[in-house]
Amino acid sequence: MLDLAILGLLGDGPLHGYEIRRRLRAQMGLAANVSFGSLYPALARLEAAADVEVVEPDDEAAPPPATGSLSGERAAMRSRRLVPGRGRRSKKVYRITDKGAAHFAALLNTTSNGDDQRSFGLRWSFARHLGPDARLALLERRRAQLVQQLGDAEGTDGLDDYARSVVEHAVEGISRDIAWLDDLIAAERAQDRRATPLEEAHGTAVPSESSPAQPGAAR
Amino acid sequence: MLDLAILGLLGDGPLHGYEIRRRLRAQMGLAANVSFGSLYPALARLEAAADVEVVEPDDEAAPPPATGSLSGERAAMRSRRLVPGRGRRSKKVYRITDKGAAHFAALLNTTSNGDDQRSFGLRWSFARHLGPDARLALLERRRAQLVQQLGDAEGTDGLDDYARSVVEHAVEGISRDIAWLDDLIAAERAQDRRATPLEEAHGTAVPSESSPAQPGAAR
DNA sequence: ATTCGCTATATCGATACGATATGATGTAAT
DNA sequence: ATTACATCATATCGTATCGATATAGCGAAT
Repeated sequence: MLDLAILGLLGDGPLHGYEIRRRLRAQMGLAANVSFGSLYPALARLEAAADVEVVEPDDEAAPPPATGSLSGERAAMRSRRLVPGRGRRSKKVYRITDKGAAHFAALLNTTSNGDDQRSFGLRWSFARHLGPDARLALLERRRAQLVQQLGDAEGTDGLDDYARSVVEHAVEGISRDIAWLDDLIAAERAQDRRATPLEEAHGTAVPSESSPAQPGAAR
Repeated sequence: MLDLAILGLLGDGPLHGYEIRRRLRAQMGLAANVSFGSLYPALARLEAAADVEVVEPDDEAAPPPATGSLSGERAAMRSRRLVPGRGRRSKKVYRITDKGAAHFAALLNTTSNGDDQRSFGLRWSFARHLGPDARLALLERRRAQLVQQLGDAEGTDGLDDYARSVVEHAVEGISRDIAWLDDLIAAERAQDRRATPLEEAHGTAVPSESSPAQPGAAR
């Protein structure tokens, strides 16, 4: 789950850990209140798996040196970083690798997720990386989940006023989420129809991104 | 967090694990989607800490036998439970102890919590165990958290339509939660005033919800 | 000067999750 | 009647995440 978030953000350019967290808090606001205690281990994990790599200050814009034995010097630099009295810079900037990008695509497309609210919010905010069909499937899946949650929250019998207020508020929230999803679904359908005018659709009809038009409905 | 939920539910009478989970799912609906992988270890934890105890089928309504050497037989029964071919009953019913009740009160009253949505929902659904002042404090604390979250979710600049829709939906949700809290706060204040008629307060000082002052800040 | 607050990385122990195994029990189909 | 299946129920394993805490560089205020 965190891996997905990190790889997704890194897809728009190299970042360091602190900044990744800042964006997660600001962008997914509620959805992701990730702590350092999970973020840094996750970055280490991803680095070990070669999904991301640390970018050296000189590289910055240059693509990976294509290869070759990375000299001992380089390795030392990577681990040493920030010798107390010298050396400057304490940031550790990460860049996504090709392997990481593939991993991201895989994670994003997996149906059957550990899927609360957060997971959906995360996936949807990366929806531009999905095809129209996958987007719709994601929305429908989430909708089904919410509908089921509504079903599970049976009667509020036997609850005192306090507990009942919690349940009722929750139910309202879920209903609201469903309405929101319905808007998104309608918007997606409308867009698909526009992009694929039935019989016409000659040839190169929409690879993927292009103009998301309006998921607007949201409001 | 789970301890709080378990002890709170057990406060209304003995339950077994599966039933605890069922109630958490139904009652706190969204708030608590606890898994068995956390529930059973939590129960074991609480039992080890003597916050809960396993109730034997004959006890049911009887208070703990007051003491004395619990014979080896009893201990054996407790651990053996459900010998394949004999013995009946596979449920393990837990009852809260005095120590557990004290622990619950302590947990419920701790300010400075691991406090997402869930934690607040849980606490509020047990609000009847709190004094009026503690209830108000809980509401105000939660409100402040949400206001701050709104602040953190800065501009939606640089985000594509999908990501933006997530942020906007989240912001609306938070605003809605704040308004809800304002209603609860107003209701609590009204109730306090009614219970403590101050100097004058000639009778019906208009309780009711509505008119939550101004949630202002939002948006 | 030094204290304060912010950026930044890192680790530790406790907790929670998701998958999975196992068995009992009730209930419907063959 | 036996089989098959869904549901109730407890339990454990590995991994992910959390919250607290430590460390340190750095710029601004006191």
